[in-house]
Amino acid sequence: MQKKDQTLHTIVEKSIQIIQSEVQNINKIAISVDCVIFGFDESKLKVLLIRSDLKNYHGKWSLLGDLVFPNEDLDDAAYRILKQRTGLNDVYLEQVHTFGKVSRHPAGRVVSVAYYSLINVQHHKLNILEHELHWHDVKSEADMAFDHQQIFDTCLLQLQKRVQEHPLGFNLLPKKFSLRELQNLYEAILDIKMDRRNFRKKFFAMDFLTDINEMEHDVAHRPGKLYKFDFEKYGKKKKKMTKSKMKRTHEKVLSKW
Amino acid sequence: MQKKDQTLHTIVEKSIQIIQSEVQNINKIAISVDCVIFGFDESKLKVLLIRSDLKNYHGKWSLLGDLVFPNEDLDDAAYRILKQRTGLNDVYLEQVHTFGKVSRHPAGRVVSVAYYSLINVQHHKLNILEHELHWHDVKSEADMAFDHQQIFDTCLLQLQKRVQEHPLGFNLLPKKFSLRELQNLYEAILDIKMDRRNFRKKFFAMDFLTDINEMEHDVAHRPGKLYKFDFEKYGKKKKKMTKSKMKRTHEKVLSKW
DNA sequence: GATTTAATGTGTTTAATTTACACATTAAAT
DNA sequence: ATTTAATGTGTAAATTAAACACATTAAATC
Repeated sequence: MQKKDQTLHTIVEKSIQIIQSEVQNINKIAISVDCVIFGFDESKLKVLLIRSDLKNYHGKWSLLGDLVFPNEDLDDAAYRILKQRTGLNDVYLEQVHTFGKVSRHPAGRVVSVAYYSLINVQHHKLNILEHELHWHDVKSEADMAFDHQQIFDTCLLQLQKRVQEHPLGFNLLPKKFSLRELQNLYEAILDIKMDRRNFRKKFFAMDFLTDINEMEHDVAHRPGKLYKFDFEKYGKKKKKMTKSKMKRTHEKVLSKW
Repeated sequence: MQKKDQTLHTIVEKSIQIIQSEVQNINKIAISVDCVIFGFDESKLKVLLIRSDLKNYHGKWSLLGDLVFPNEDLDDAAYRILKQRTGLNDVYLEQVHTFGKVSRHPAGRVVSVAYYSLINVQHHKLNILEHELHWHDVKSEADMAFDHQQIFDTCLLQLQKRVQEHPLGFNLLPKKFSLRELQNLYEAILDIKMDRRNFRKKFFAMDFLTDINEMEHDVAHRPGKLYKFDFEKYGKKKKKMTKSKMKRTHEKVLSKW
C-alpha cells in the first residue's frame, strides 16, 4: 500500500510536470483588454475608473479590463467589458496599442491590448454606483495601478489626434447640442482655447450639422440654437473622399514636422 | 494488478484533464509578432516576405513572425525577428495593431501583434538568399497566407500616415542621397506624384538637410547634389515644438474631414 | 419693469500656406 | 558637336487660417 501510493504519486507528479512544462513552452502568456472609457460631463472630459482590488495596488484606480476568453475575438472582449460596465451596446471603440512588458503586471505575464471608447454619459447612469466606479476628470491626476497611467496617456493622445481627423466627438455628446457645447468638447479634449467665430465658421463649412430649429432652455443668458450631427451625410462624403483619392496626383503632404 | 493499473490510469487521466481544463480556462491563447519590413530599392517600396511552410498555405507568402517567449518583452520579440532575418540592429520599428480574431490562424488561437519596420536595403544583404525570403514590390499583389494581407494593408496605411507627420523616410535611404531619391521615396510610399519644385522648397524650408558638397556619380544626365539628414537637429527642434505646445491657445485643428 | 449679466450670432481683413507652372544648366552618351 | 535626361531655380494665384468687435437675447436681479 505504501509502495503503491508512492508509485501513484510519482506517476501523477511526473504527468503534471510534463504538462506544466508543455504549457510553459507553448504559451504562458495571458491576454487582457483594458478600456479607456471617455465621457463628457459638465464641460469636462472624464475617464471611467474602478478601485483596484489587488493588494499591491490597494486604493489605486484601474482602467476597466478583463482577460480575453480563449474562444473570444479580441474586439468582442472589449465590447463585453463595455457592456458589463456601462450597459451600453454600439459604442465607439477603437484599439490603440498593446502593452507587453514582461513585468507590467504583478500577477504574472499578462499582455494587455488597450482600447478607448467614447460614450454619452447621459445614456448609461447604470452600473456606476454599484461598484467602485468613478468618472475621473482627465485634468486631475489619478493614482493608477500597474501601467494604467501609461495606457491612459497613450489613449488620450490617440483620441486627441483622431478627433482632429474625424468627427468622433459627437459620440460624447447628446443627440442635440449647442455649438457652445461642441466647442467646449473640443477644448476639453485638446486642452486648448479656440476662437468662437472661427470654430463656428469651420463647422458650418463642413456641412454636417443639421439645424433642428430648437433652442436651449433654462440658461441664464441668450439661448443658443441646437443641432444634430448628420452621420449619414458624413458617411456619404467620406465615401466620395476615398474615391477622389484615386484620382489625386499632388497632395497637401508633409505637414509641419 | 489489473485493478491497480486501472486506478493509476484513472487518476493520471483525471489529473491531466484537470490541468488541461485549467490551461484552457486560464489561458489558451498564444501571442505572436508579425513584422512588415519595408525596404526601398530601385525607386520602389518593397516588403520582405517569406514562403509559408504550413501545408494549408503552401506556396503562399508570409510576413516574418514568431511566437513571443514567455519571458520576453513584446517589443523585444519584434527586434529579435528583425535581427534574425536581416542581421540588423537599431532599425526603425513601430507597433501598429493587434489582430485577435479567434479563427485567424489555422494552427489554433494565436493573437498577433503587428509591427512595421524601415530598413536600408544596402545595409543587410545577409540572410536573404539562404531562406525563402523575397523583397516584394508593394505595388504588385502577393498571394499571402492567413490574414497577412490585412496586416500588411494596415501597416502600409500606417506608414503612409506617419511619413507625412514625421521624417521616418530617411530610415529607408542610404546616408547620402539626392533630392530626387528622396522624392522618389515619398512618391513610392504615398503612391502619388509630387511637384519637384514644391517638394524641394518644402524640404529646404524644414532645414534638416545638410548639403555635404558631393555630387551623384555615373548618372547619364546632370548629377544632383547629395545630402544627409540631420537627425540631431531634428531631435532638438522636436523638443522645442513640444514645449511650445504648452503655450498655444489656438491651433490649426480639425483638418479636412 | 428697468437694469444687469452672460452668453449668442455674425463678416472682414490680414497673414500664412499651398499650388501651379517654364527655362537655363549640366554631364554623360551618342 | 549634338542629343538626352535630368538638375536647379522663383513668382504669382488660390486657398486656408487667424485675429478681431458689436448688436442681440433671455434670465436674473434690483
